[in-house]
Amino acid sequence: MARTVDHNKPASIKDVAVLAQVSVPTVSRYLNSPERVSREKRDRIAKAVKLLRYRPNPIARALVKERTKTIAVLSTNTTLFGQSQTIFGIEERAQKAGYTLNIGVLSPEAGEQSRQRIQSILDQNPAGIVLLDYDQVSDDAFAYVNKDLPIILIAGNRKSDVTQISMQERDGGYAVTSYLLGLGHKTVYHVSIPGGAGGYSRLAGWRSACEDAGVPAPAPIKADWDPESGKRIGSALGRKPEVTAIFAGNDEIGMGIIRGLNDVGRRVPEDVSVAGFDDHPIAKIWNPSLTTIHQDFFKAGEKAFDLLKTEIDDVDQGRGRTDDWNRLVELPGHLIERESTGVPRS
Amino acid sequence: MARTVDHNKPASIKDVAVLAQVSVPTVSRYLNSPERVSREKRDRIAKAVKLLRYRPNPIARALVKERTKTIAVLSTNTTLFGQSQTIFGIEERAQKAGYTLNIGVLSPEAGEQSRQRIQSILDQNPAGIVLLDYDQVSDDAFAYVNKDLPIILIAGNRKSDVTQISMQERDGGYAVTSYLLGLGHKTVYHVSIPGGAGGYSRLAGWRSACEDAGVPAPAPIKADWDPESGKRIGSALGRKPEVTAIFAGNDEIGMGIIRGLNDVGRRVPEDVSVAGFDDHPIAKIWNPSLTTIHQDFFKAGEKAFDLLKTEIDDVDQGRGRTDDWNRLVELPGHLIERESTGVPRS
DNA sequence: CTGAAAGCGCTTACAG
DNA sequence: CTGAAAGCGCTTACAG
Repeated sequence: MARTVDHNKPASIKDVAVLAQVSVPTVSRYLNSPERVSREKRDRIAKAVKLLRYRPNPIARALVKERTKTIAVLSTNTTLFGQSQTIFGIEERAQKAGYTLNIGVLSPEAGEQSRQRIQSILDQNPAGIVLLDYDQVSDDAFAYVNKDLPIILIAGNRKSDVTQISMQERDGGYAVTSYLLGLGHKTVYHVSIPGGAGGYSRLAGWRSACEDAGVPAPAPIKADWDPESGKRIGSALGRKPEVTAIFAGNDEIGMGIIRGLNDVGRRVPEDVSVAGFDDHPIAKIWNPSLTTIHQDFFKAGEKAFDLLKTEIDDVDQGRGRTDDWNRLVELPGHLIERESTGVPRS
Repeated sequence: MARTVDHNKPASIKDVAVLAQVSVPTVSRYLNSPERVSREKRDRIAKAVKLLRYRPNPIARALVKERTKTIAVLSTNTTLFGQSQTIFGIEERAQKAGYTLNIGVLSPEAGEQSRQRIQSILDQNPAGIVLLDYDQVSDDAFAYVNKDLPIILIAGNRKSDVTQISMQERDGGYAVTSYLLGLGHKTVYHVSIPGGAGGYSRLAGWRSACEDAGVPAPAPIKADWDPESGKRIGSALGRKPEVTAIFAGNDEIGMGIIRGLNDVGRRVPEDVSVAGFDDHPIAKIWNPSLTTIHQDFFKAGEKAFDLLKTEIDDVDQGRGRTDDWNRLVELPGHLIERESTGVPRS
């Protein structure tokens, strides 16, 4: 008689062994390396597995293997464009490989708090870690992660002895600034996103492009993540007639800036050129559509999982940490010219 | 001599027992209900725990308790505004309560695929589930979740025997449509988001408001998640002079529509009023700023965790499933009037 | 190829 | 209040 199996206790490896008339270790072997089990028993076990709807308990397996099939993803504010896209990319690949994501949000609070958060996630024995090193908070967090575990960093300043995906943000900042300068602007103002002002940042690229072009780099202005802050800054900059080109640390800030400029009667791009960064889905429908550096965060996430997987395989196959664990993979962005930038009015 | 503890095998409950000169079960009692351990041994154990930097292995605990301290979060495209905000809210509360998030992304693929994905996540014995029931795919997924586990649904059509948070989207759709009609528009066009056209949807509210006002409801137009689709639709609608008011299924689509209208020479709100839904951070800096229904997704996430936690406590304290497990909690949005809507030109 | 035994790190009755 | 024993569901040597 058929029973509603779902509501009962799930079958264990022992149940399968009994039904298939083999020992528990044989079932275990069948599960992990079937070729080590005789054809005949293989069939019997297969039948039992099917009949009992047996699924191995990943927790029991994790207890003995000291490793789960989950990936710890450490990130600050997961609602931001770059973060959410990256996580989505990691998940996509992880899912296909049978891994699950364990998300830990890093808050800007004290270090000790952050350390404990990370610790509690690592206590769950993830197979590996992806750290979204998109700002200062996440960069600080690197100190707390277990360096023995497979780990991939995305972005951030270059660390040693760890595999890292660089999105070449510095180059992107350099490219967009040079582009603006090439259009004939006397200089480019920069409105920066919070956090990472390290040597590999968008800001660093902007500064470097100004230097290389021999133009003065005005003091950068700090925005926060809310586009509203861009709006305020845009209005303020709009009141200075000498401002003809602005490079915003990200598209949302850039859009806010344009709105702020409009509010004080400055047109974009006729009076002021504005460029953003990231290629947010709204950038291309903004009015005027926003010139920006396209960044492929989704791909960075996919790549991060793929790289992590090779390290996990190193561990699984007993190779341990290999020389490959400190690669630097580059995923450069590229300039997309749209309506928000143009030559300055002479 | 101090050793670099971090790189050694972490201390187990046995190590603590030996050092504190008590039995393993006593340490276990100390960990779970210290009041059951004598003052003296409590101190000895505390010292040993500290000295060895002991942290209980959550996996071993999960094996016997058949439950981990993780919450399974099931959602479609986690990069979308509502989804990412909600997840962020869940995480915030979960973190404080010592829970960790296990994210499972639901894809629009075949049901069997989805079932397996959910199964593999449930196999990891989460303490509970939060299902973001924001569209058809997630609504279908409900069939596959284990009904014995604590679970909270956010949004979606009302199910029976499950606690659900309603964001009252139908009411929101009704409110914004009525508002537009109240401004004097002859009717309101609706551009809908993908998925959920159920009885509790934004679309249902729009239709109902039109009916109640006795105005004809033009056939709704389907957009997809990319704001670019809104732009195309906006241009198309802009070519019809009879269109004076549009209600977009979300803000991104609304922004796309405005851009599309502008492209064919229609001004907003002078020629056409456009309203969105959600109150996306960019809505308020869009030019013109977008009238919308504010939805508090973050709060919905927080609330979801809190409700889930009470169910988890029911289970932990042996009460099992109680009558409270089928509550309906309402989290209504509200209209925010901004620049993108106005009275029609007479 | 296969099974009996031991063990992963905990918790839960059960005596005392 | 406390410890010896058993057990959660697996995997890993070890014999044969």
